[in-house]
Amino acid sequence: MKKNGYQDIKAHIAAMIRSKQWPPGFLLPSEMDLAAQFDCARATVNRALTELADEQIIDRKRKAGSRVRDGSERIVNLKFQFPCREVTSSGKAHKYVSLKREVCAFPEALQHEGTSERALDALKLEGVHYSNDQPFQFEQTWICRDTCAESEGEMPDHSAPCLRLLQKSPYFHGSMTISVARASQEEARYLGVRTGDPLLIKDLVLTEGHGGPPVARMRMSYRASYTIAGTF
Amino acid sequence: MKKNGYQDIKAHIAAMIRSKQWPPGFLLPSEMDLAAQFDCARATVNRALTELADEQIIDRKRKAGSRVRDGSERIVNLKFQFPCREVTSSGKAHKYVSLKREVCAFPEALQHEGTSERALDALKLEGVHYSNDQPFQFEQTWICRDTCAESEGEMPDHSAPCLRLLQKSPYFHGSMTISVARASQEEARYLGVRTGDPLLIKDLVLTEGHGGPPVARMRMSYRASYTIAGTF
DNA sequence: AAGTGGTCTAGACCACTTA
DNA sequence: AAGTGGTCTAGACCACTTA
Repeated sequence: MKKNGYQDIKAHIAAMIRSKQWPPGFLLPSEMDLAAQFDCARATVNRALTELADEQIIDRKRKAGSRVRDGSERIVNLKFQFPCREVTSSGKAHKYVSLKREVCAFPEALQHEGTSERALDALKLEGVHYSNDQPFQFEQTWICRDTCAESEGEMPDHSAPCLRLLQKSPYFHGSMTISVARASQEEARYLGVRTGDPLLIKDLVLTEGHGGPPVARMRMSYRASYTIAGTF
Repeated sequence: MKKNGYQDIKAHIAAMIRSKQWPPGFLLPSEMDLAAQFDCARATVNRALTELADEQIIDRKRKAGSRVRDGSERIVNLKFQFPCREVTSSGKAHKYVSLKREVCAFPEALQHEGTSERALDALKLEGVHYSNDQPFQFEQTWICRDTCAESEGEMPDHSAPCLRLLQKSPYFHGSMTISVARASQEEARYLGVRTGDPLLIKDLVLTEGHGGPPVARMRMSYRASYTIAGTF
């Protein structure tokens, strides 16, 4: 008989849950009981259950125990490439052309709630990304001058703000909104479409850690033929 | 002096990396050395490093050791609610109206590569979701009859296929594509827009586990005012 | 008050990878 | 051949939560 590793235990418990033998709400045996059942140390069961909790399959609470979670409440975890990486990682030639550079207020709607009432200063950069000389992405970036040291000097015009930000603080967190909008005159010109044509928009706010103060906001526009693909 | 728990160690190492004192490519001390430095057991260091690896901050390999990862290669992990849950969880009244129900081939482009050459049978369901009596989402669902037992009988017309699928196998995996399309006559009629108006499209394929055979495909259309919001 | 999970320890064995 | 991380063990202490 094979040894019961934490992955076997995890798989076994996941199977009980998937098959509804342990339905949503079901109270799992305690770690001690499971350790006895699987003939292993409690730490081994603990690791299996901790991972199942990370995967939103069970809920765990001291004294109350571990319960099968209602699967319909699960949060989807969509994995995909960071916007600016898509071109180069598909083997295509990437080029960025800077269009504008100015100091302005950090976009209001997205200011962090905890910040002071005065408007935050931002460095705004606009540019277009090309994939094999085809316009691919129109990018507007606001870099918050209060939270991001990099503001003026170190920003060469030929490298994309999104990639520089990524280099600078690669362990980012933040929020993202995906929507549809009609092309402004400017967007239409640079993306090679007509004014009013539908575009796909990604709007990200990068923060210091989860829910921290904003570091930057990036608004990226794509032609309607663009798609976001990911797995979950 | 405070005890060094795995979270302290993890935070300390993350800080070294974020501050670039340990730059991308840097070889971390071995678990044994770190355990000595932090005056703790190797298992404690191991847990800290394992989590940092899960978060794509370091790469670990036996014998080669742990290295700081190039942050610009990180995969974004966007968390958001499952499509059909959005209405009810925002407190609005949800209603589903079934429109069509037929047997057809499982959509070709999305058939799994490992499956046989013959076309897969599917039960196709079409319907509209309402949020407070406003049309909200037009849904087309193909349920694969080879992999999903639930096909004909148990599908009452009044409950949404996406929610039933979620109830039935809540521990889903799969892939999703987000795109922009122009409304067909049918979509326009049911969503209350004009033919040719831009829509946001979510196209998901649910599979058995990661990369397994397809269980279902769902294509969801939304008016242009709809947005997808998530955090990462 | 009692039972649960969260975490740590000191040791062990081993698979894997490189030198 | 040697060093690394992956995993397990048997025990421990304790924070948290409920009954």
